[in-house]
Amino acid sequence: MENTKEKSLPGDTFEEKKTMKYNGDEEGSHAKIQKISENDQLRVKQENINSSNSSSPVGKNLAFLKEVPLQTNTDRSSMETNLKDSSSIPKNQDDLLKLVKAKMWEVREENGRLKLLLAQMLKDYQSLQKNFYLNIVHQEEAKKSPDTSCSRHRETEENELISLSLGRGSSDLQPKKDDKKNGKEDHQSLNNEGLSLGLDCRFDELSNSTEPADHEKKSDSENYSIEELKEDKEEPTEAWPPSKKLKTMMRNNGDDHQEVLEQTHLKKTRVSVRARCDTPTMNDGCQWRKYGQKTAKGNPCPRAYYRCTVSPNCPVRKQVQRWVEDMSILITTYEGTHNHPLPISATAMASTTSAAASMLQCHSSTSQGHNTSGLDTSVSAPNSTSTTAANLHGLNFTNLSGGNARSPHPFYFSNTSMSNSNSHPTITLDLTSPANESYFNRLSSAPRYSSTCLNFSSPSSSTNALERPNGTSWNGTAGYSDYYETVSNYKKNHFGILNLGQVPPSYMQMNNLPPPHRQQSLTDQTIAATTKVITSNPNFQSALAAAISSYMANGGAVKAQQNQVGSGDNAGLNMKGPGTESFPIIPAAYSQNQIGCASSFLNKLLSSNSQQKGNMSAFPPSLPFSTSKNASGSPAYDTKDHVNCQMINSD
DNA sequence: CGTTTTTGACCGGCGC
DNA sequence: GCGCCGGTCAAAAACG
Repeated sequence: MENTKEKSLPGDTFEEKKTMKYNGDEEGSHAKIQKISENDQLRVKQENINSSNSSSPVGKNLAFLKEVPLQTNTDRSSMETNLKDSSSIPKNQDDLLKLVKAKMWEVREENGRLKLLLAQMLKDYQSLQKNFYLNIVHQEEAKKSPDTSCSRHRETEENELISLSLGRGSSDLQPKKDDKKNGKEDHQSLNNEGLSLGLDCRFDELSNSTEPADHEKKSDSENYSIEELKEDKEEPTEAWPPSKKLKTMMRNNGDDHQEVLEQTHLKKTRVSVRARCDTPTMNDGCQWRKYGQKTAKGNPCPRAYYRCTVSPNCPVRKQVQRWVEDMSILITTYEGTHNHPLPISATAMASTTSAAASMLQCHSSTSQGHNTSGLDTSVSAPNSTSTTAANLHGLNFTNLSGGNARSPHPFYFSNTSMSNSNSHPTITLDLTSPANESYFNRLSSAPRYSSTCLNFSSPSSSTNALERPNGTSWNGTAGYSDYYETVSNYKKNHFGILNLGQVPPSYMQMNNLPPPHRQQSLTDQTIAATTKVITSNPNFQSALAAAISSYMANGGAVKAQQNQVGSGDNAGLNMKGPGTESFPIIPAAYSQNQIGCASSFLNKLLSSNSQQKGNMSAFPPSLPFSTSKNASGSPAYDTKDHVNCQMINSD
C-alpha cells in the first residue's frame, strides 16, 4: 500500500521522501541517511520560520494542525511497513547496526521536529489569546467615549487582561486585608503555572466587553480605588466569602445594578449540575473534603458542604443536595476557581462547569438589551425554565468557553436555566432530561477521534476511599436502563480509541472491567462527553502525537521523572499520604489550552511504565488515577480504583 | 495514628 | 435590634 503510493507520487511530499529513505535505501548508508535527515531538518526549520512569519496567527495554527498528525501517521505507517518488510533488513550485523542507528537518529530528529511544532503551536495559541483580548479591549475603548482618566490605566489593564487571559494565577498572591480567613491561610500559589480550570470565569469575564470600563466607572462613582478593584480582579480565587464591599455594591440598585451583577459574576458565579446519581456525591474527579452539613429550610434533604482538597488553599467549594422532588437527582453546585492544576479526571467536569459559567456571563452581558434586570432574578426551581433559561436552550457551550470553538461536538444542554437567586448568579445544568441524553447518544456514535480512552466507570462500582459515603445513603433510585445503554455504548466506542496502533492484548486485559453498573449516572456521561470533546481537539491530538514521538525518541522512560508534575517534594501537587496516592496533574495552562494533556498523559504513562516494567511493551492508553487508599497490590490496574482515567469517586 | 466525617456552635448577612 | 438562615469552624467521633 505504501509502495503503491510512493510510486504514484514519488517524493512529492516530505513524508514520502522519508518513506523512500526508509524503504528504498537498501544500502543503508548512515552518512547518506544522515545527510538527508539534515536536509529535512533544515527544511522543517525553514517551514517553521515561514510559518512564524505568517501574518495570520490563525493560519499558522491551522497549518500546524494540518501538518502534525499527517506526518506522524505517515511516519508511523512507514516505519511499520519498514519493520514488516524483512527483506530490507540487512543480513550483515554491521549494516544492521547502522540501520538501527539510522532509525534512532531519524526518530530523534522527528522528536526534535515535533517539539518545534509543539512549541510553535503553544506560541501561536498564546499569540491568539493575546490578540483576542487586545481586540476586545480596543473594541471596547472604541465604543466608549474618550476619557482621559481611563487612559492612565489602559496599558496596565491590557497587561492584566493578557496575563489573566493566559490563565496564570498570580504568583505573588497576598492575603486580603479584609478577609479574616484569607489572612489566616497562607495564600501562595502552588506553582507559577497554577492556573484555574474549575469554574474559571475569568476568561469570559474579561472578554465581557463592559468589564474594564465598569471598573473605571466604579472607581469614580463609588470611590473604589483602581488598585482595590484590580486586587479583586487578580484574585478571583479569593472570593469566598464575598467581601463587604461587594455586598454593599450588590445592595445598591439603580445605575450600578449591572456593574454589581458583573462584579457578582466575577465573584460568585455558581454552576449547579443536576444529575441522577445514586451515590452521595457526584463523581467529578476532583478531591473534596466535607466540612459541613446543613438542613436547609424547606428541604428535608441535608446539604453537604465540600471543599477542594487538591490544594490546601483552593477556594473552590461545592454543595451537594438531593432534590426534594426526586431523591434520585443530585444537585451539585460548584463555586469558586481552582488555583491549582487539576487531575485529568477532574478536567472534564471543570471544563463543563467553566463553560457553563462562561455561558452565564456571556448571557448576562448579551441580555442587557432586552432584560432590564440583566438577569432573571427569580429563583429557578431545578425543573423550571425561566425566561432566561428559554433563551439558552441549545446554547453552544464551545463557542462560549472563551472562543475555543475547535471542538467538533458543540455542547448542547437543554433545560439549562439561570438564576440570580440570593446574590448568586447560578446556572443550572440539567443532565437528567431526555434531550441531553440524546446528545450523549449522539456523541457516542460520533466519528472516533483520538482519545485518552477515558473510562468513566460507575461511581457506585468504584467507591473511593476519599469519598467515604457515610450517613445517608440514596438507594431509592430505580434502574437506569436507558442510561446504562448510553454508557455502555460510550464505553464500547471509546475503548482503544487512542489508536496508537500499539494497544496490546495485555492492555485490553487490563481493561477487562466488570460490566458497568446499571445505576450509572448520566453525569458520568456528561463528563465523558466533555472529555471526548477535549480529546477530539486537533491540538490535543497534535500534542499527543508529539509527546508520543518524544517518548519513542527518548527510548522509553528516560525523561519520565523529568516531566512528572508533582513528583518529589512538590507539595500540594502530589498528594501523598495515607489517604491519597499521587496522581497526574495537568498543568492547568495546558488544560486550559487543551494542548498539553498529551504530555501529562505521557507523564503518567511513563510513570506507569516505570512502575510496571514488565509492561514496558504495552502502551497502555490508560490513566491510572488511583487515589484510593488501597495502595497495596497493583494500584494502577485495580479494577476498583483505577483506571483508564476512570473518574474515581474522589469527592 | 493520621485523616476524614460528624455535628453543634458560631458568625455574618439580610429581612422585618 | 432581633431573629432567621446560609455558611463555616472546630472538637469529637469514626474510619482505615
